[in-house]
Amino acid sequence: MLQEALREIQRGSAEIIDNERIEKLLKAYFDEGKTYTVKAGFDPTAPDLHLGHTVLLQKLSTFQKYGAKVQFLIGDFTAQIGDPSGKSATRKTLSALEIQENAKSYKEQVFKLLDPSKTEVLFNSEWINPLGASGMLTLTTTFNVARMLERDDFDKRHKSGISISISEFIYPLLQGYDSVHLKSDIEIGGTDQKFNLLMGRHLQRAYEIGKEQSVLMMPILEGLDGVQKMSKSLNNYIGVADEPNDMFGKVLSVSDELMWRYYELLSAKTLDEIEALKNGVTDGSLHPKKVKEDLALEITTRFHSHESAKAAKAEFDKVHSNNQVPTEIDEYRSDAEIWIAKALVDCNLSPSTSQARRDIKQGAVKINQEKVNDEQLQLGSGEYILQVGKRKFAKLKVD
RNA sequence: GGUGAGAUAGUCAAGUGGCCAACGACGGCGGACUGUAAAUCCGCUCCCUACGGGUUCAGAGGUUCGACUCCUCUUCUCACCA
Repeated sequence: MLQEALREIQRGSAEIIDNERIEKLLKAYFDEGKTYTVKAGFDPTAPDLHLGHTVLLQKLSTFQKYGAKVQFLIGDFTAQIGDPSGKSATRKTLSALEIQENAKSYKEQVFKLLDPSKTEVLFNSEWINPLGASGMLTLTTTFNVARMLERDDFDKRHKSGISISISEFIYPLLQGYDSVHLKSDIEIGGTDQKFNLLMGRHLQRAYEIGKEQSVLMMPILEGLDGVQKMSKSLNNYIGVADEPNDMFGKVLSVSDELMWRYYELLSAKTLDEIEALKNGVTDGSLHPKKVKEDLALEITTRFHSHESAKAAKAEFDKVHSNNQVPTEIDEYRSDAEIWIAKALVDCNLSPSTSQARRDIKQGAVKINQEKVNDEQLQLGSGEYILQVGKRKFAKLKVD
C-alpha cells in the first residue's frame, strides 16, 4: 500500500528533492493516520486554464488520496509583481480587479479535480500585507544578490543588459515565505519553478520553523502536436472550458505516443490500470483507438459531465466514422443568388475567395455531401449544407 | 556615445537592376491511405468572379524605360568597442 502510494506520487514527476521526507510523511499517514500539507501556488494571471495547468491539480488530487491536505495558494499579492521565471523581460503587472476575476475562475475549475474537504484556498496577500516594511527587510536579509543572479534567466538578462526590476528579486523570496507561513511539508510546481520552490526550503531553514519542505516538480505538458508545450499562443491546447465536442475531438486527435503521456499526467487511472491497457494494445486484444476514446471520455467527463461526454462521443462517431453531417452547425442566410466561392467566405469556411477557389479545385468542397467541381457554380434559392474538408460545416439558406 | 551588420510572406531563410508574387525549410490547409492517430505519398499556401488584374520584400523620398535589389533620410534589431 505504501509502495503503491509512493509510485503514484512519483508518477510522471520530473524531479523530486528530499524524497525520503515524502516517504516518511506517507508512512506516518499509513501507520498513524497523520496528515500533512502539500502546497501549490497559482499565479492568477492566466484565467484561461488548459490541460497543461491541470497536471499539477491531478498530482494534488493523488496526494489527497494519500492523506494530504492541499494548500491551494492563489498568489494575489505576488501577481502584482509577476513571476520572472523563464521570462526575458519584466512582466507587466495586473490590477487588483483583474486578479480577483482570475482568482474566481480558478476556484470554479479546481474543484472538478480536488476534494474540497481536503483543500484550503489561500491568498498570500493575507500574510504578506501584514509583514510591513520591516518584515520585508528581514526577508531580504536572508538572501544575496550574487546567488540571485546565479539564476539562469536572471543571469541572461543581466548579461545582455535587459533590466531586472528589484521587485523581481523579491518574487522568489515571497513565494518562499508563503511556505514559511504555511509550514508546508511538500510543495509542488512545474520544472520552471525550481528556483522558487527551493527558496521555500531555504527560507524555512532561515526562519527555523523546524522543517524543510520536499519539492516535487512536474514536467511541462506537451500540446496536441506532441512536441511543443501546451499553450494558448501556439494553439495546441485543450482548454478546460472547451465544449464537450471539441474536447473529445481534440483528445482523440493526439498521437498514440502522446496518448500515453496524457494518461500518465492527466488520468485518474492507476499505474496498474494503465499498464494493463498498454499490455492490451501490445498483444492486440485492445484497439488503440478504444483506449484513446476512454481517455477522451474521462477528460470530457471531468470538466463537463458523463452525459455530455457520451453525447460528444456519439456525435463524433456520427460525423467522422459515418461521415454524416453534425447535429448542430452554424446557419447563414443570403437574400439573393450567390456564387459558391463567395458563399464559402460568407459562411466563414474560407478566409478568401482565392482560398475558396483553391479548395474547390482540390475537391475539398461539398454541397449536400456532393463534391463540387464547378468554380463558377451559382447557388439559387434553397437550403444547402456546405462543407470544406472533413470538419468544417455550415448551413446556408438562399432566398 | 563610437564602429560594423541587418530588417523579405505565419516562422526561419534565399534572392544584390528585368527570367520575382519572390528558391527552400518548417508550419498550416486539402487529397490518398487510416483509427479525423502516427508515419508515408501528392497538391495548395498575398488579394481579386481570375488564362487577366491589383497590392507586396521595415517606412518615406530619389536614380532608372524598369528596383526586393542602387542612393538619401527615418525607425527598429543585433554584434563589437566605450
